[in-house]
Amino acid sequence: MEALEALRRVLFLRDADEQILRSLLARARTINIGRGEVLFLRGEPCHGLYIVLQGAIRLYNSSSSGREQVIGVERSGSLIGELPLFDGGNQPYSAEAMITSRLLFIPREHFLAILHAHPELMQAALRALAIRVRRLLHLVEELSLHEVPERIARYLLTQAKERGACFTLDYTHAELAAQLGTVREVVTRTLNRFRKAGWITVQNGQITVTDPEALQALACSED
Amino acid sequence: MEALEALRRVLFLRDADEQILRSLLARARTINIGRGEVLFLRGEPCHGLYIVLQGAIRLYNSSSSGREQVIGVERSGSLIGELPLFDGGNQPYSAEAMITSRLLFIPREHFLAILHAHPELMQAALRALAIRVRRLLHLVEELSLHEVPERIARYLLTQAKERGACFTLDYTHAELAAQLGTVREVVTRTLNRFRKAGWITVQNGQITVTDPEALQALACSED
DNA sequence: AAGCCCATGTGATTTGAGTCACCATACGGC
DNA sequence: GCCGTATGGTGACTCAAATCACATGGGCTT
Repeated sequence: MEALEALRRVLFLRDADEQILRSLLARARTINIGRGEVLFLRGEPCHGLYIVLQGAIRLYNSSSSGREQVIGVERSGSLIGELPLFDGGNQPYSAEAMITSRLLFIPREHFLAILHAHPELMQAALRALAIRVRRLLHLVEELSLHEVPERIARYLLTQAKERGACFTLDYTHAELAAQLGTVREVVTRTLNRFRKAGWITVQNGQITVTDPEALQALACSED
Repeated sequence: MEALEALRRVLFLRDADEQILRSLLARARTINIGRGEVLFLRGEPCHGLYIVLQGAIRLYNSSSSGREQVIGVERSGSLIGELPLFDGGNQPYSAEAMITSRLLFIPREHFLAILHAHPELMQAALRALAIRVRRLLHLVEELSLHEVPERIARYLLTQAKERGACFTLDYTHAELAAQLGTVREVVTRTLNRFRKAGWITVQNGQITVTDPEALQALACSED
């Protein structure tokens, strides 16, 4: 069954025994959602937990002037919207599908009951939350201490490290801008600047990092 | 005993029974630290958990160019440096005393043992971490979606709400700037702008918010 | 094939806010 | 009482990056 395998890929369920996974699934239901559709909005109460089976879900906040800051993009194996389950608040951000996606939904009470019945799960949840804190700390640091070209250079280097020197840029320039805390034009310009400098090559969405040292130098310097 | 009372004030220990608190204290030791002294630096491994008894501890990251971003200021009743205990990583930020402070230190293994022995503590820890995530989300939003004058207006309004229309500005302009992601001069100028506009009055460190509506309007508008 | 939407490319312009330089005042120590 | 350091105040300047305004081009629909 697809759902069971998917649960195995969830970071904080990886070591859980099958019994627990099956009981989690007992009341889970599958949700299909198309590009641009909203899963939930900031401020809504939380009825349960989502687990991404396929696709990409964008977590974001927006300002009154329409600008958006992406908190994270969650893909297969990620939990979404779990925060309110732990502290009883509302959703702290909105969630929207970037591409057609499939998710598993586990009702709030069902999940909490299982969590409380299995302390080892709680420990895993703590670890998962701690990692989330680290990701946010990284974002704060990027936004407040590093200039835009640095952020873009670092993004390219991270991708190259994880997926090889040649990778597909999964996002449009506008989408990437929202993640890095800037605007579309600046992303376009900066990527072209890197290309003209001979640090990367671009062809139909494929980026190849040809001079990681140069990018690294820019990413760290900040003068 | 001072330490025991202090533990009661810790958010995530509030509901714990005395037995647990006493066993936590069994291996705790007290640390005194003067203004400007460093508790730990980013990247260091974590030997245990700190609980603030008195004073103010600044959690921050700095860029290579010397600019600092404050993640939070922890006062009496706050945990510090607990993140690595949950995910096994290193300290994600540095910690330094802003004023003379006293802390309780609980060794890593001791704390973890007690945590694992008391699942209800883990649940409380989850709630505490979730709240931390929310604070970070708020910081990201401020940095990326709101301009500096808005951030300052919002800061003043928050203080006024928590402590009354008249309150002492506990920080120097430079310290406040590091918390709000800007620089000293901008804080000075903006506060004086508010003062000249008749929205606040300032006298020797005391700020009185005289026109909250005006501040509110600025805080929300964003253009 | 025509038309349209979406993404990208790029110049010109504006502007928020960081930097620099300097002064005034307050405060604590000697 | 004097001096040095820390803090606040302010003008002038610089600059990164956001905004505005179009142009180009691919791909999908009808």
